[in-house]
Amino acid sequence: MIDLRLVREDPEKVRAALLKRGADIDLNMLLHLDQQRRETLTEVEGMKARRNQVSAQISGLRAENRSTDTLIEEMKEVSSRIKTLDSLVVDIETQIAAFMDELPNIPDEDVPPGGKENNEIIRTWWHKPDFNYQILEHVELAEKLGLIDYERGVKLGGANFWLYKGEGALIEWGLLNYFIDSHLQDGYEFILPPHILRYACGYAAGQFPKFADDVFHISQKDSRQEGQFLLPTAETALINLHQDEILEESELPKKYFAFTPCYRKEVGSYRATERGTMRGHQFNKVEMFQFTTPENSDGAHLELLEKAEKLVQGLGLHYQVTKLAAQDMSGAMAKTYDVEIWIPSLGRYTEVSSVSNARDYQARRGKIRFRRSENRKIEFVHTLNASGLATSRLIVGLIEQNQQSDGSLVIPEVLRRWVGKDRIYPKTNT
RNA sequence: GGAGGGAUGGCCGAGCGGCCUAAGGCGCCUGUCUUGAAAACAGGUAUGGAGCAAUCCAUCGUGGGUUCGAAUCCCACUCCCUCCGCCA
Repeated sequence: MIDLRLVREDPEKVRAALLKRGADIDLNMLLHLDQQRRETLTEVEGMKARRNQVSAQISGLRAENRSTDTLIEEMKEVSSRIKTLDSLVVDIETQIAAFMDELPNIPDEDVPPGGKENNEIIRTWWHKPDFNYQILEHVELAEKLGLIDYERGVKLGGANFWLYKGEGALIEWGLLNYFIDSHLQDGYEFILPPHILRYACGYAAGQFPKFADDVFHISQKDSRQEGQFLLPTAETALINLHQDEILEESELPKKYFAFTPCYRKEVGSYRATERGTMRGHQFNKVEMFQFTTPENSDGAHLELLEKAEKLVQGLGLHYQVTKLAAQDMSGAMAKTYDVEIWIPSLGRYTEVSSVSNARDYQARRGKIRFRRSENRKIEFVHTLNASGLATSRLIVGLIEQNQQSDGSLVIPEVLRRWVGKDRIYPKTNT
């Protein structure tokens, strides 16, 4: 949620910022509603003040046994008028909320306008692996090495599911542990949250109402607003840790990370370009999260990016960092960097971490505030999140970049203590 | 799944339909006293909104209702606790 005051004070600036996201939004209706709301409030509050006053008067007159009939008659009318105006205010506020709920965040100044094609490559780490033999792509490799069983995954869960087995499961488990160790070392607090969340969690994260259809709802209740759903990312849980709380400035920044599977509907077909574990209904991810003061969120953003990169570097994989253009970012975010690893078989990079600063957009929706030590004033916190990391795409890059000419796979140094070996050879039977 | 109890400010806890503008306590902040601290005493300590401001309005789990007037009465819902049953 952006600040309504910002719209009120400088609608052109807001409109221009949202234009970067490709949405030309007419704010006049909103401004009109806002105006109307304040006018109505002024009127109805005056009447309420009068009513409160007269109520006290009536009790005084009663005590003296004097007549209150005319006052009561007057108040009957005032009360009924208040009722009408109150419901008018509710109606206006519902309309304002519906509008504001849909407005995406304002992109930062330095975020390029437009879509994907305007994403900026910030830097590239290491170089593309040089294969002087015919390489295999990840689906075939994973099957030959006996790491992932796509067919049996589908047998269990249906389309767009897979399962890790044997050494594949060990690699997966090793990756998660490698991430967890790294975050613990950096002083982040480990959270294992519920995987089933309430509607309000999705709202605060900025995923609802717009993307309510993209998650798995588990409740039988008709009203989506009371139902529960499977989390699409641990971010949805972590943002709500401090929902409706007022933190002390001295507690900030709060640094968390969580491990959860992520459950997503992923409606639409991507199969042609995204085979194997590139996109599924369930994948594992470790998520980092920070609550900071506004002045410290840029620093935190860079810290998170650095942490995500460090993880990929530790695995020795070639990657690039891009700054997303406005239209390519999630609606809740003001600025996002993607860490993208090189997928040799596709000849392109794919996202393994999205590192985002939501500024106060999510905090407003979740009412997450803090109190300044200096003057006790209350402000919204800034929230930031970053994958650290998602395994399902990382593993694609990992097995493709580390494949050898004999069809074997070299296990990155940092994973060997979990996998128990430094190299995996193709299985004769799968 | 069954039965019962509860939800009030940062926390505990009182609260006859009308000085509730929410008692009292704890905690916290400030001041007096003190070399300093403790103690004692005095004062202050919620959130959101409207307004240039004075000030006003709203909020006692949530939503509705009764009433001139609701923390208080009525209805529905949500959440929490206790006990019983069932079960990983």
